[in-house]
Amino acid sequence: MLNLKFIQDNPELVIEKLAVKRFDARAIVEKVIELYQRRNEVQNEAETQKAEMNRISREIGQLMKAGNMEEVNLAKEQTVRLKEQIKTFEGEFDLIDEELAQLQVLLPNLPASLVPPGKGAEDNQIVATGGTMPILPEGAKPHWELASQYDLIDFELGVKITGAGFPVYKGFGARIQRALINFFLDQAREHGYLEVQPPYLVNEASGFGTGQLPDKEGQMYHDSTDNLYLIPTAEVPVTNIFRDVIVEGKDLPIKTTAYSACFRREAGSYGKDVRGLNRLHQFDKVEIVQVAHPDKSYDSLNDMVAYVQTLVEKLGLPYRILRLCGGDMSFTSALTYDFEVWSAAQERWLEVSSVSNFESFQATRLKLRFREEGRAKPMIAHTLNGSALALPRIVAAILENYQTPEGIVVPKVLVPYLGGCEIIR
RNA sequence: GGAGAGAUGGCAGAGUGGUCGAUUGCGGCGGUCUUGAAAACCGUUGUACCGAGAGGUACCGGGGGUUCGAAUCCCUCUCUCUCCGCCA
Repeated sequence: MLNLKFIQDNPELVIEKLAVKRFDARAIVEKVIELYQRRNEVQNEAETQKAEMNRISREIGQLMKAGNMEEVNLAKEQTVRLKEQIKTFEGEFDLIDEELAQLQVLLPNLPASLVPPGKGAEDNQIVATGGTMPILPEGAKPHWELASQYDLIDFELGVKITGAGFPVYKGFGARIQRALINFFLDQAREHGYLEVQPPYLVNEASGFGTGQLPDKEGQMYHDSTDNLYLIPTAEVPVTNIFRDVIVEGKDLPIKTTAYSACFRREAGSYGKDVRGLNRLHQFDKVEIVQVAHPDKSYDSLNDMVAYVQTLVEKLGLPYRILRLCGGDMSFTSALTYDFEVWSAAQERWLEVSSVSNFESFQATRLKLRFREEGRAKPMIAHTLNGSALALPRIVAAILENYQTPEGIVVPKVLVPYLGGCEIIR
C-alpha cells in the first residue's frame, strides 16, 4: 500500500500515475489527505492531554508518598475531565484511523515509468522473443489428447475425487512434474536462491501482507474453522517470512525460492481457457522472491527476467516476454514482465511466468525494512517475485511441441531427471 | 482433546501498582591501552507516530477492563513448554 505521507506530499503524481492503471484515484486521494490532516490534529490534541495526565499522575505519586491526602484528592478531581477529553479524542482518532486504513488499501501500486499505457492484453509490449516454432507432424494433437493417449494425466479421475481443475498425474505424467520441480529448484539454487519449504496454509495477516486480502478474498480457498487460507502461490508464505522484519542492508538482495502446490478458485473462468492444463485449481509452481534495496530493485527485476529466460530456453520452448501495460497489471505491481510459451497444437501463447517488482508496496504492508550501514533509521525495502516456473502450461507446451509419431521427446535438460528416459512412448 | 506452567528489548534473564522504555549479563558499535589482536576498562546500543525544534505520545505476545497511575491486578484470544491421550 502507499504511504500516507507520500500521498499527502504527492497527490497529483499519485492520481496521474494511477490513471495509467486506469484507476481514478482523485476522490480517494482527496479524502485520504483530509482524513490524514484531521487525524494528526486529533493525535496532537490527545497527546497533549495525555502528557498533562501523565504529569498529574506523577504528582499524585509524590503527594501520596508525602502523605498529603487532601492535595491528592484535589489532583484526582483534575483528572476526571482530562480523562473524558482524552477518551473523546482517542475515539475520534481510532475512527479516522480505521477509515484511513480502509481507503489506503483501495489504492493500487503506482506503475513504474516504463509501464506502457493501455487497456488490456492487446496493449502489452513484446520486449523479447526466442526459441523456434516447432513444425508438428501430421495429425498433431492438443496436450489433453496426448495426456490421455500416453496415460499421463487423468482429468476425469480428478473430477471424481475432487472436481474440475484437480487432475491426477500418472506414471511419466507424475514423474515429469517431479522432474520439472527438481530442475527448477536446482537451477534457482545455482543462481543463489535459498530454497525453503513453506506452509501451504496461511493466516489472515499473511494474506494481508502480500496484498491478497482484503480485496482478492474470493480467489483463495478458505478454511473457516481455523480461519486459514490455502496459498494461491508460494509468494504469500515466502514473502511473509520477512513480515515485521528489519534486515541488514549489506545482506541485500535476499534471494529465496520455494516449490509449492498452488490453489486458486478461479471463479468466473470458462471455455478454452480452462481446457486441459490451461487453468487449474491446483497446480505446481516454483517461485523466486527477492528482497532488494530500493536503489537496486530494478537490477533485481532484470536479473530475475534474465534468469527465467534461461529456463524456457533450456527447455527449448518458443517464448516471448511481455511488458504489461497499465490496464493489464496487477493491483500490487509497479512493473511486470510476463513470459508466454507457444503451445503449438493449440496454436496459442500460454502464460507461464509473471515477474514483478512491487517496490515498497508490499514491504509497507509487511513492515519489511532494512538498516543501511552508517544510517540510524531503518528504511522500507523493495520486494519482487516471479514464477520460475509454473508447471502445467510448461507441461502442455512440452507435450504438444515435442510430440512425434514415435512419442513425446523429453527435453534434454530433463532427461537426467527422468532416469535417462529420452522419449515417452 | 485433557491438566498445568509460561510469553519482557538481538539473545539470556530481573522486575508483582508510582519518576520503568524498563536492573544486570552476553552480543553489537565507538573509544582508551597495544606494533596489531585478545583481555581489561570507559561509553553507547529498540521501534513507530506527532512536532520546524525543544520535546511529546505509544509499545513488556494480541485485544479489552480496573485505577489518578499497569510490564505488574482482572477478563479474553493466540502462541510456547511439560505431563496425559491420540497419531503420519
